[in-house]
Amino acid sequence: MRSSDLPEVKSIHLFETMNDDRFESLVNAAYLQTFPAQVDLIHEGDPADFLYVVLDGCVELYAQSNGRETTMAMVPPVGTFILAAVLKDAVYLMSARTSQQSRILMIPSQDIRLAFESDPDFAKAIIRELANCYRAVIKEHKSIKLRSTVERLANRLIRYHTDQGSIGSVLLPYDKRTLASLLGMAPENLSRAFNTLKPYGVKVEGATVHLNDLSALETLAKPNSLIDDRTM
Amino acid sequence: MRSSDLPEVKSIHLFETMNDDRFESLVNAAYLQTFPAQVDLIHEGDPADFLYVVLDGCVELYAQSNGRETTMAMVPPVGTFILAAVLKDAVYLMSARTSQQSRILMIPSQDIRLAFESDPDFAKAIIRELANCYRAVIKEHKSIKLRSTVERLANRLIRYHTDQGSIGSVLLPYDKRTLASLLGMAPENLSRAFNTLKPYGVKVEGATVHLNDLSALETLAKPNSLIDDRTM
DNA sequence: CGACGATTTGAATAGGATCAATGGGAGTGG
DNA sequence: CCACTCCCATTGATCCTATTCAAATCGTCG
Repeated sequence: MRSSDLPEVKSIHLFETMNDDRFESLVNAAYLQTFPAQVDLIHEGDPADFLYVVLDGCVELYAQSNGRETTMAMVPPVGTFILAAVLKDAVYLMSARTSQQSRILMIPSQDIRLAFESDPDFAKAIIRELANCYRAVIKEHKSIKLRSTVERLANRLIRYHTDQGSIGSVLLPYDKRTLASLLGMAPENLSRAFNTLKPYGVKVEGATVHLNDLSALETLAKPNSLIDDRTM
Repeated sequence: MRSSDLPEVKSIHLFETMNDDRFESLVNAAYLQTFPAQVDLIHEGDPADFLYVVLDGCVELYAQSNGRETTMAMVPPVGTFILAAVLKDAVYLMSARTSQQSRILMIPSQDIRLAFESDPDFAKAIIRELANCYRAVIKEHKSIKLRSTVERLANRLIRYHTDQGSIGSVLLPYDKRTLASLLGMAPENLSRAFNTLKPYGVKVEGATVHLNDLSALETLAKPNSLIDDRTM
């Protein structure tokens, strides 16, 4: 990879506590590539050869079984994915594809395992990252087991609204079929869920969604920090 | 705690690589208690004061939102729970109650954090444990998003069957309402799901379930190692 | 303009949930 | 030991949510 990319990668939570020499050697063995949209990066069941870091663009994690497919998560910059499989030297449990043109750092998993064996600071950073990933999945799982589709959508809109600065409207970060799959529903039902939210001030205009009565929406959604907060 | 319990605790994956002195001091600060069934140990939203280890009995992890409740996982001996919250020094995302009389080790979370800061081997063990927990939740999440209720039950029966030595029948490890909640369905629907499986050789006799046509059941269930295998 | 994919809408269906009532054991107290 | 009670599990009936299949509409890009 180009040395001009080093500072950016180094700033990732996972690497910022690492000593510089070790970081250099880790990154020297890595590949930095730009992929077009809709490229399959990995497939579930394959052995975990690389840890992936999204530097630009966005990656969709998805899973398949018995002819069905569902979106498990979206990984924005700067995020890692498939860390657990790499650490365990196991097969991937999820597949990944770029959802837009994306710049991706690929670090051989052997190097990751060597680094965390010999660098306690890196091990701590990994623990932090893993704990965050774990809690994020727990929240998703709670959401799908405890909420209806309309409630899931309402809370997701409220989350995006906060993320985007609470300006009264929201720009959907992915296309609607992806959002539907992420929320665990069919695309048709996402449309209908939006319609159900109309009386609560939700107005859809393409990828922009206006939230004209946030308090009504919150009354319906009953947001719960133990499900919806990203930072805890 | 009694010193006679030390070897048992030491044998837990999380602690076996720890040096003896450090282990002693960690355990000296810990509490070992026996609780009756149906005792609430922790509640979601509370700060993570202890890491819990189940030595005997069984603990149910559950979550609530908006008046609904769901079972997130069952923790058999010897398993830990709420590790991620302890490491992050955050609030619990799940509640826990004993489902039977249980012997529980409670280790102050501050001591856990100190230990993993200063003991690289312990940090590695934590990484292993966390990665396992993460992958377990991912599998649960895949199961609920990709399978119908009947398929989830069928695969769960096959898993228990394997766990219990493939003897042609299965002893349900928890009562049916708990199993239903764990599988993400109402108790009534669990009964109906069992009925649906009758033509596939599934015969319910109280807590014992006979699997008289395993190949038919597997044809229906389409088990998937990336969802159902516990050890990878 | 035309074509393709994404989204929305419509209609019918199915899968699960809910409500209500009944059956069945396990434990308690007489 | 038996009756009683209570809780769990099952069954029935109905409702509701979400899926499925089909078709129409919208938007974008060539």
